[in-house]
Amino acid sequence: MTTKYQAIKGVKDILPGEIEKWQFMEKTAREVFELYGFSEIRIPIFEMTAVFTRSIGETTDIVEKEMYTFPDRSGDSLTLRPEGTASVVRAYVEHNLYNPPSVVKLYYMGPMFRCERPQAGRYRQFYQIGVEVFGTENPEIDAEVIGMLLKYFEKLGLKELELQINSLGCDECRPKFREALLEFLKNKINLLCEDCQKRFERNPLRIFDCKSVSCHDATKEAPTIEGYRCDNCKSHFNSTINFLDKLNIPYVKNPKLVRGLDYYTKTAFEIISKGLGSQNAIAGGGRYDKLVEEFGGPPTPAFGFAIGMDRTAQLIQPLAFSLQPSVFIVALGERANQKVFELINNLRQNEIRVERDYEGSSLKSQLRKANKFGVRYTIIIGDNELDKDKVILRDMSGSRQEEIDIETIVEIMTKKLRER
RNA sequence: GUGAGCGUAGCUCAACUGGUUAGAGCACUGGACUGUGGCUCCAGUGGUUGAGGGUUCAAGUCCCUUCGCUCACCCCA
Repeated sequence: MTTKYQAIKGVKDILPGEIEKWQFMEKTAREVFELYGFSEIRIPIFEMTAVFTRSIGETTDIVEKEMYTFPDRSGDSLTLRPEGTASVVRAYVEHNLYNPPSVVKLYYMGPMFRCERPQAGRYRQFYQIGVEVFGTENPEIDAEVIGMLLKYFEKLGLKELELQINSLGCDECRPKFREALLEFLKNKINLLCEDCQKRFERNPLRIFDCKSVSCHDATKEAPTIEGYRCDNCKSHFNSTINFLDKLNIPYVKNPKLVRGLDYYTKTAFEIISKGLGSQNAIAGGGRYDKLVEEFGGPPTPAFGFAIGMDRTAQLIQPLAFSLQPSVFIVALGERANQKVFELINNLRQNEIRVERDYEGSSLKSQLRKANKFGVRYTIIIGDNELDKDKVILRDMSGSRQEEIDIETIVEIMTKKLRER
């Protein structure tokens, strides 16, 4: 008995009919991002494990339980990238892209890997388009890049999106907030769910995210980051907001928005879509002003986001993307077949998309096939035509057909297709 | 890692509380129409009911095991 193979859990094939959406997403991204001065960077699919553990954070879920990590033959620990930012920062520092000093704008696209239980809008191999800007703390960049992202979604025809934005503070003010939060929750700890009791120790900010009713109630009166931002963070956030207003971008301030990667500072945001499953964030990002330094580069503020392509694809209306052939050629019999083989080649030399039947089916069957391909013209060649050095050219929309000299058919097809 | 739901033809789904040979639509092939598509009508191909075991006179249906898919929790894009 032969084994029937299937794709491993959480990965999928993107088939013709669906792939056109993906090509559309990629093409549009290049157009929009390049308009804003971004260049593509291709980063490897895997890295030394430490690249991710250091940047994403040792105690995050991604690092603790979701990475595909394995030793290579020399014993080094490698990891399939769970996100793109860490690699881009590594490349930025490795190639001294900060020299000469100026703002560097990069984008990337490709697969990411996280070993999670698959769910609607979540896969083990999933695809992201990401953007990173290095070298400025200016809040104009925060607003400009968010604006670019929304323009991109607009070009894809997405509607009913919501921008949620927050400022997480910096290493000046976030520790103070954390203190205050711990202080507040200290005597409510037994009201929290089991998971949140763990979070209390490790990542108390995440308790805000919890959906359990008791945790929600317990944090109702809790302090939020808003009251603890330092002057610098406060003014950065206000400026960002003001620039968003200038771009007429609507947003919802969400002081409870927390992101799952440790490197974020100041601005954090997500784009939420209605009508997805419970995994409703189609893009997320923010500022990470310390990460380049942690990778051994000079102090370099940075801002970026990542788009979830799988989720975005779900929202794109199915359009008639697919490329149809213009001409179908019917050959009847072996003699005709010989002739048709050459003719098809000639047509393709002239940039005409041609399809044919490879099975030697009946005329009726081949015409049915032509109809299914949706071609405008069908060329029919059988013994009768060969004897006269003619072909039949059939216009499929009106059922009209005429005999044409076989020598002139390529020229006539070229002309007819150009007219339309 | 936890919980719930679902696995029947290539696809979408039927089959009442267990009951004869597991059906229909779409798709595919052929015919009505000797070499002329779409519409219509007729016929045909296609199944180890995910797999394995058990209960029963009898299992697609009930029980157990296992694999897979889906959704949700967790978390994230």
